Amino acid sequence: MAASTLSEVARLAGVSLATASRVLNGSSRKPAEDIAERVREAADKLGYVPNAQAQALAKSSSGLIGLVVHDIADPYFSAIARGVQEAARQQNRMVLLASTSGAPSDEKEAVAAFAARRADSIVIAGSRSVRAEDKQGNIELAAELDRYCRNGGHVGVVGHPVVGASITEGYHVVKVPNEELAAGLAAELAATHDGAFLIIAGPEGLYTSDDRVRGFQRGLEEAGKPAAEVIRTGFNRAGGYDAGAALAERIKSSPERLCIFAVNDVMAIGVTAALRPEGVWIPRDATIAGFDDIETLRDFRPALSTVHLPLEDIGRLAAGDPDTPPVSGAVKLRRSTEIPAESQA
Amino acid sequence: MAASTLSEVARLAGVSLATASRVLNGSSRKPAEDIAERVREAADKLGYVPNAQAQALAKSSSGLIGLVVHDIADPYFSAIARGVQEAARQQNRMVLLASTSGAPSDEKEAVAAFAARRADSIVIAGSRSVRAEDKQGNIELAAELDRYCRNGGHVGVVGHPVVGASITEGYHVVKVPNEELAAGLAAELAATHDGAFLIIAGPEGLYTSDDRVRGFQRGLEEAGKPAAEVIRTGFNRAGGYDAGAALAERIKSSPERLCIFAVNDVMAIGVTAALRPEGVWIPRDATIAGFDDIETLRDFRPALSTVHLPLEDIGRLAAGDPDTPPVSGAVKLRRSTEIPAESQA
DNA sequence: CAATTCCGGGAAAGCGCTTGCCAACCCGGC
DNA sequence: GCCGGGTTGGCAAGCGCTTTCCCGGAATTG
Repeated sequence: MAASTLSEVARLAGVSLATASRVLNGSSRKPAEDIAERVREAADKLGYVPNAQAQALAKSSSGLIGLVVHDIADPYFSAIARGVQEAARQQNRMVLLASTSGAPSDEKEAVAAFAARRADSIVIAGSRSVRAEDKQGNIELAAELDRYCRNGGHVGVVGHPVVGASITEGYHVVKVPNEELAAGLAAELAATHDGAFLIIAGPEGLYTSDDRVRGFQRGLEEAGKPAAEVIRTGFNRAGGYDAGAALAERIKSSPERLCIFAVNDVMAIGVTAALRPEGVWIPRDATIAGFDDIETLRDFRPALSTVHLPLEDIGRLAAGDPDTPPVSGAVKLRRSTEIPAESQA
Repeated sequence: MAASTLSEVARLAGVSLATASRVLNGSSRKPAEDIAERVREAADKLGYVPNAQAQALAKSSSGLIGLVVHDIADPYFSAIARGVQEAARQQNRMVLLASTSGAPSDEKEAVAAFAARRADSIVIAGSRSVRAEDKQGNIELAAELDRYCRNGGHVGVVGHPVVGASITEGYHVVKVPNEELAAGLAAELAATHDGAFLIIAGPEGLYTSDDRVRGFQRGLEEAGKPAAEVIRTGFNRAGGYDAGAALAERIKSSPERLCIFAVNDVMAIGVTAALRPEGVWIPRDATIAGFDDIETLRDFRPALSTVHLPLEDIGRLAAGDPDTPPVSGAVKLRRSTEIPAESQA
């Protein structure tokens, strides 16, 4: 990667390095127009491309924003990524991407790499966890982030603060009202559903999952319903699928319709997918709701009830866009929780 | 972003800058173990994080790989992105992301930005176009890429070469046998479908779309079928939706079942989605096939016939992973093109 | 034991750019 | 005609790191 340099441009234009720099790379001091023109011509002729690394080094600001996601191909994360990307574009920055499959120790690596690249800010999406196996990783991640912040970095986290992080300076959490929204969902579902409720959750210790479970239970309680049974499984489609497969028999043999709440949409999709080949139909044999309102749902049948989250805005907020409104979700009841007419009577 | 520097570490450890560098940032010369240990301790105590920018500047190699996609939230692109990301991880690099919504002039901006950051290589995903309105943008993009390559950069393009690019050095095209695969799909569909065929394509001039149309027509011809009518629309879900909406009446009033080939999966999904509220059922009233086999299809009903493409591998290949096998697709016939039994007789 | 390698640490020259500071110059006003 | 003030270019000192080259001492050899 050897390209022509500023000093070559300066020489060709017959000016000093300083002048060339001032002309080409925005400075408060604007050289005279005739000189500027000469410099621009020279740059053009040489095909000069400024070396952003060198600029970053000299100005100590890289114009980079780091994004940590569990899996970029997951619609939840790619929606957030889109938001971050847009915010970055507006701020004239570039996005550095890291997929970590969710392990805090990998996230720590990613943060360290971003810090090494002197990213101006770092966005961490993906649920925080207090699970025992993540303990060590969390400590390291928190330490890495603290160091990064102490050195002047900004970090935006989606949902919950990183476990153990102690710095507040430069640390920004995009709050997602998971609990309230889940409670709201429970309330609306409780209004029409008479039977039992079942929650399919992620592993205990995952904040996002736990918050939604808690909220849903609270909503049920407030509606005067008994608490729902909770099944724990993976926080992704595969987890939902497994849970669904395990549930099919039970649903078929029970006379009462079950209302299932999967703590996120991909899990709800997994559940539904596992139920289908078993002959369990939604909403005929059971009703189901998810959470997130990922774009994929638009074309999923039966239309899935869920809680809408403005994922792109969340990304934008986490990336520090000031013009984005705060996060507000909304319950969306759709076909998957509509009790069929014949049995309502 | 001021962190502690290598020279601080060196001073604390009581060694020279050179030695510290050799200890901490992999060099061929390994200092003695006791000294190394001292340096490592000092680095640890100071929380030293090497400045990758400075390293890049000194070694002139940034460890960055730039990825240009139309839309990171599109499942096609996010699958490729995942592949690129994995390859990058293996090569110990980081991914720089740019979403451009498909305009060559934006892509040019992105490439320039990557070049400025001295990315070691650039991956461009997303169909190339020869449409008139993209002419100027294409020229500029090609010029930018040529310059980048001439300066020693590597570029990997998915599908077709960038229009007008003249450099071959460092220029790497991941070939996708769109035409052959589309022909294969046509052959398989022609074997069971008796009625007319219809192609829902992207705008004329989009290589990927054009290749698939050509291949499909050839397949039909080889099977002794008349050529299919071609409808042009947007190369995304919305385009498919529009086409589907426009088609509904016609399908309902025609006695003969139509076989629709949408040139990519999201378009096929769009078509299906538009048809559904009109009461047109797939495959009862018409059959439909897509192309790409995006992950979303797994949960789309009716199961969509398509052509499987190893999208992650494509990403990996474009990112220069040598261990990835060459691209080979496969026709996947599923429910959406199964002629219902009662009418087969 | 002297002559010759070998080895590992350090000094210093960059990598390409920004920017504080200085000197030169122009202008108008007295 | 001289001086103050305002511009405008250029010089040079970094930004944090790698790497070449040099040099002293230890190890090797005849």
